[in-house]
Amino acid sequence: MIKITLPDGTIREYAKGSTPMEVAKDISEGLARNVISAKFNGTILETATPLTEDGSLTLYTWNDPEGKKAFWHSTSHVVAQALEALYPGVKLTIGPAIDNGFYYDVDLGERSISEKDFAEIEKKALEIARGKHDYKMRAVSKEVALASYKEQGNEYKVELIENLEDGTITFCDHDTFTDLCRGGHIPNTGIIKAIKILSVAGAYWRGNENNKQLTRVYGISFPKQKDLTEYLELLEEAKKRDHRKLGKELELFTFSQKVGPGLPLWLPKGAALRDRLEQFLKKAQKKAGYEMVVTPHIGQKELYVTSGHYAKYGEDSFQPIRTPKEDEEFLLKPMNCPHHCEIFKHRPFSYKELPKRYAEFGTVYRYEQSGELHGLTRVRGFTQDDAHIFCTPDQLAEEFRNVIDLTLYVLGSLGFGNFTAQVSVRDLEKPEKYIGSVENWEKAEKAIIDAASEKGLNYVIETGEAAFYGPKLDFMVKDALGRNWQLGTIQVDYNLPERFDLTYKGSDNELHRPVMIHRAPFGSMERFIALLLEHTGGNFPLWLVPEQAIVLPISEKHEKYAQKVLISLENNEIRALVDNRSETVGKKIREAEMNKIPFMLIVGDNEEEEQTISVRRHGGEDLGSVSISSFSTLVSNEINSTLKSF
RNA sequence: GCCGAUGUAGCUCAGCUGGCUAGAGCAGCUGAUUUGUAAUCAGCAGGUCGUGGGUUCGAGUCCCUCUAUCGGCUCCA
Repeated sequence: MIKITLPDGTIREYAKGSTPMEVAKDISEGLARNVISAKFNGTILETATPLTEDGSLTLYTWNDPEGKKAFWHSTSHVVAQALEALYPGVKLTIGPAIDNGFYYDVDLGERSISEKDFAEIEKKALEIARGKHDYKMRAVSKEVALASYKEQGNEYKVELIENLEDGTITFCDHDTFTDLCRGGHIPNTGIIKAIKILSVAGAYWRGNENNKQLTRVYGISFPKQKDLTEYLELLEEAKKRDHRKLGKELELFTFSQKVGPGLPLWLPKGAALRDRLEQFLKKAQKKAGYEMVVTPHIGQKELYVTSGHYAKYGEDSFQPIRTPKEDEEFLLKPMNCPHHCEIFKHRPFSYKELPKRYAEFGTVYRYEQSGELHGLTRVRGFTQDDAHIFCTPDQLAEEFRNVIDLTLYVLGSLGFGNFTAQVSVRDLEKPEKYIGSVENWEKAEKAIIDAASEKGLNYVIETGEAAFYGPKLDFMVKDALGRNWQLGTIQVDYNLPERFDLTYKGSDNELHRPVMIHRAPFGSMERFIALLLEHTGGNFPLWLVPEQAIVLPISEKHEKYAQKVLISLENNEIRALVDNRSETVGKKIREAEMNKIPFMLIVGDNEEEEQTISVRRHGGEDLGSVSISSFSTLVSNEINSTLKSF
């Protein structure tokens, strides 16, 4: 007998060799019908795998993320089988589950597939799934595994197997299909009722651009056809929140082919919104002891040679601008730090004067590869809400914590509750990627992790994601389609102070090296506004929205009163406008709704007589007739409830 | 940069297998209407069909180049 511990802590005894499915049946028939995957002592396994020792068992259904993973990964096998059937000679590589579905990377040789082929692949895969084939794991010796794939001429699987240890290699069989696989499948293919191929893309073998580019087939699958329909509807809904669409509709920003790709043009409403965000942060930064500075958009090449950026990125940047007579070289600034370092150098500082916190909304230019550009989230010219803190090593931890507080304040004020924090550290195996001493890196990494822990951030550590000059703490937010984007960032830098030979006079009358912190709570104005658009669906917080209210006179004869209302609103610092076109109220309301204006103020005979306004909220709620002063109280109360001071 | 897709009026789209002056709705302009909580009516104007080349008697439609955009990959100071 073996002892099985269930998630609720109960321990049950089963015969040695019992399977998770048998345990499920023992618990309840209903669970047994729905269980599709299991985890035993930390390892994901199939529901038919015999358990041979004591341990803790978790059973997963479709409703668990682990269950979905098993479901999607299992589907990738079926799709791979379909691809083999449709495209003989195709070489399979890897086919994992992802957050929303799965993909399979294949080498199609000379062939390519496109959207036109999706229906055929889906049909074939579903046909296979309907065969209700069991997924069966089988241990294989390294020798046999290698021989099998060498015979097929699949160099990718051979490479994968060569990196595996003998004795740990398993194949998974279903129907006539076999794949190298470490496990984690659903019981049989029959559970897969709906399969959708979503897209194809090029993807380099093992993620290295020097390797061959494979074809990545993305797909998703569901246990019910209805789930697929719902998922596709969800995708349609997400498209409505796309910041590129909303930005155009709300007239916030645009792009021009003449100006150039990745160079956003801010329209009046967008520019005003940006300015409100900047003022909001400036106010908080002032309280936090920052000082604003202004630096030019270009700098001599020498500046970047000193900073080390030229050696690292010179070739992949916008190329130097040359002066016509002297042939001097200037670069568009790709970041503000070197300029701020020079500001710190403008005179000697005593330790008593530190930290110095220089802030600037600095516009920078980076040559992003053409295929990388994406709306406002990845652009070639953008404005960072940048600041550089120069402090003593003793002050670092506290400064870092203060910056975390400021960042949390910013994210909280704008309703970003669902961020994830990511600590990016070195890849110890690739020291050549980084500049700076090992001791400094260790100190900086520790400072970040300690501060993140102290602030109670729920963070993950990503190895190899650090900037070349130092480790960082990033705040990541998901867009409408669930893609992660980095917004706020805090980075420790021991390197630039060294390169710029920055010093301060310590209490011992000796010169010391300050530590530098780069930080940007928004990240960049462009990306932040993009994510804010996708999160709010264009319904910005009242303090930020371009127009807070629109006055809608019922007919021409109410225009005068409407103007009077507008002036009162403006006197109460409410951003409003009047729609005095010769249109029906219905139409004016419709357009105000589409423009996502929070309040519609209808004025007609009744209102004029009683000196009130009829307030309709965006979305349709009728707040009735109120005086302008009580409306303005309503507005300011709402603003004060969402916008706390730092 | 790489793989795949797309590009028709300011916006959203139609234009079948190549064939008469390229269509619609919204937005715009003009006029009528004076409106009570998501579209009043009529008229007018607006397009070198992303760019350049090719095939053809004939190209928005087929082929190629470039370009921009979209979905990924690599990258992201």
